[in-house]
Amino acid sequence: MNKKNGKYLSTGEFAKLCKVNKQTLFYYDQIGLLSPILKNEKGYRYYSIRQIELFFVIDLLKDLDMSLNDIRQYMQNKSPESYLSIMYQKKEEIVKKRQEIEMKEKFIEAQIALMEEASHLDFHQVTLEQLPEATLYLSRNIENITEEEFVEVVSDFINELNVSHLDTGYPIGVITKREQVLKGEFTNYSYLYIEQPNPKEGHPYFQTVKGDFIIGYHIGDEKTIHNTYKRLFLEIERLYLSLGDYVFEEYIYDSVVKNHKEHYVTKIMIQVDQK
Amino acid sequence: MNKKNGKYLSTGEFAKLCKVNKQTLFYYDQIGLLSPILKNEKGYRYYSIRQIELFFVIDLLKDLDMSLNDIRQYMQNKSPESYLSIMYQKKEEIVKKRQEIEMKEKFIEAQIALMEEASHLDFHQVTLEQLPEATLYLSRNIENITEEEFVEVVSDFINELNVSHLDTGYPIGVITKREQVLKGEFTNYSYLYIEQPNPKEGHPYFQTVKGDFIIGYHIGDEKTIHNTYKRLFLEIERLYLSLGDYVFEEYIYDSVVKNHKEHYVTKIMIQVDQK
DNA sequence: CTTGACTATATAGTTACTATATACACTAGG
DNA sequence: CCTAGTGTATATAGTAACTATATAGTCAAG
Repeated sequence: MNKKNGKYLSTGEFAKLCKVNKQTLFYYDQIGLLSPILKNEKGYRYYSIRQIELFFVIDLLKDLDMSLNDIRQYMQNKSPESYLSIMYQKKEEIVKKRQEIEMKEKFIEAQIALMEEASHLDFHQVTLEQLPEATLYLSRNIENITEEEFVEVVSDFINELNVSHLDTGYPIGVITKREQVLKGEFTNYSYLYIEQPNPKEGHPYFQTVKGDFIIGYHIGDEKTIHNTYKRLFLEIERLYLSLGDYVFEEYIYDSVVKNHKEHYVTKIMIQVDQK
Repeated sequence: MNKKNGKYLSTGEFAKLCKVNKQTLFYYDQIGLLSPILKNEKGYRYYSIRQIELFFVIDLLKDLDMSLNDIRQYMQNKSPESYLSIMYQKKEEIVKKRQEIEMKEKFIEAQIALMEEASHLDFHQVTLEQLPEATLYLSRNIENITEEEFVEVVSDFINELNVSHLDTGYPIGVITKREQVLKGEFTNYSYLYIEQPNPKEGHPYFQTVKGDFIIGYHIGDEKTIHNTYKRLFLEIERLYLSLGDYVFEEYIYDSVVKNHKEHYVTKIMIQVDQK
């Protein structure tokens, strides 16, 4: 290895042990964060095997978003007390981090499930289905609202999803009432909603629904959605059904997976009653 | 808000909704990652509320270590298929990430417990205690080893802790055999060990111990540890006990919390038998 | 018609690396 | 002993993803 018997590790060896780039250790030495315990007359660095523990702690704190500068501050003035207080603080932070990761994991799982499901759908098929109960988180009412107000409601809704961790990865949908649909005002929505597969206690504004639905898909911009509604109404007539209280719309494919509006796909679920 | 009726959000408004710096949105526009759907003649940016979904996905992917460049690649050529395949890949990655976070959380908890315990100790007290069974992960034997070999064993040990996720936050200790202790070779250790409070299946090299121990603390460099051993031997004699098979040493305070070797604290646990 | 809050661009600075260029050191084989 | 190959060092420049600063134009409210 080197002539200074095997007690010490060269920068390369120590880097391998720490699983980092050698340059990173040069850098840490340079900024005075972690220096080898000895440098020989040729300038060669030698690390003690014990320094790995310090590196571990540095790496941990760095991972938990502590800047190298702050870590150095601590390292220059260590104490069991300050270490303990840092650990308490980082414990809080890591709990939050874990929860966020868990949320994101759920989000990804939901996205996968939705996309897999979508890939097996025939968007030209119109079906009659009985949908089970579901818990929805609703926005404020948005009937006959100005676009200014609409933006504000959506903003508030999205903020609420964030702060209350309600963004489950399920699409944000819209509810239109029978009343508007009859008037042909297909985009005069009443509420935004997002499904909550595992509803939490202590949240108001939830509402369950259940019943028979005519389900079809609209391909393209929402501006032409009336055509699809017409098709669905024909099907309702053909089956001797009547329009129910609510219509639900959800994007299946939107700007997240398609480049052009003409390729967006909206799922339309029209509640129906037996005549 | 602005004359282009309320349908759009200014950069500042959109930034607030996204919970990022306004500059970040300029930057995203500049690199062609996320551009407002319209810019007026004065150069003012206007975002659609729907763009928040795209921002969410960008933010998620970024959090999961995808570079902005790669995200842009995807955004310029979206498809349900590639989105799905990214999600599958990110799902794998996030599971790993969660597991690592969980490990780190356990590590921090262990460090807090150890530091809290240490803060209540009187390092000048020598006690006789019965220690419960414990599962230890041991290194290779390190008796009469050269320093070169020692470094290699420790490196291997640490690598094994990493790859097998055995670093519980408990200190790495050393075991010395009665034989060496009797010869006064207090630093001729036989094994390194780390306690495993929740031992995993499928790992060899584990060993449980249980019994009576004389426990004392050495303050300072290990070079002077023989003085503390002397004190402990006196206590063993005073209590009419005899030296058992093993001695365990663990750092209580080391380079992680103390700046100088003279302030390091080593816990010494000498196994004893009734005479 | 001015004030204050917003918008824009351009440019420089930041953090924590990471890569590159150049030169010196050490080890093993012929 | 020389040489090739691998290691080490320093110095410098480049990178990603912001972040801050300076300067200037815009706009609505009083």
